[in-house]
Amino acid sequence: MPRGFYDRSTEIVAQELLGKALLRKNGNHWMGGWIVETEAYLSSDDPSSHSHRGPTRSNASMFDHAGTLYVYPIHAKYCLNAVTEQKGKGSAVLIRAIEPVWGIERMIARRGLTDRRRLTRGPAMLCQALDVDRGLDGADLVGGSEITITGGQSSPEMTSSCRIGISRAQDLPLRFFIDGNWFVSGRSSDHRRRPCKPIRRS
DNA sequence: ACAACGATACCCT
DNA sequence: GGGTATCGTTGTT
Repeated sequence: MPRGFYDRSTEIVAQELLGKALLRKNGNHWMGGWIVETEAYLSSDDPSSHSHRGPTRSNASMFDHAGTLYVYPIHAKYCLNAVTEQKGKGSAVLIRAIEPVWGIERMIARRGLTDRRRLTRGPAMLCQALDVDRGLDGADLVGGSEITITGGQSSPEMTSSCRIGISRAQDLPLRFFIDGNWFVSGRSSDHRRRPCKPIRRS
């Protein structure tokens, strides 16, 4: 996708990434699949965003220009984001799940399991399957030679819910996924629109 | 130098 | 629905 695709409202980018192809170079071939689940992390008023306390050494790429890849470590694993909006804003879209399509055998080998549903069904699982770690942090997704996102399926049926695994700003409906897709993470009860938890008062 | 904390995933009931 | 392994980052001595 061109730079301008990412240089827009983070919530719009998160929704429009659904159905696009996430591709990772593997030798002379590409592996990857359709993006089926995303979450928006905003530049302001979003205490669960890594950018909330301003730039640091580790989140620097989140403040780079739109279309930059932001890879961060968590619980000895990695997750990947596409940076959105203008340089310096600190907003991004977390890609939480893809539907595996290309290079499935290679992904099976990297994950060490054969169940296709479990190959890339979660942000850390898809990073392991696609051989993404901090070495790719800061890469450019626009015309990227190692990892990129291209056009794909047209207007999939999308729905939203609250985000997964966070302790703050749980009321914001910033998770987007393709309705009914088998490769969306979480429980099936989360695969439906439902009210988000209210912010807990202290 | 050290302790606490996750945008997780796996295993259990 | 809950407990926890595991480790980079950050904030605190």
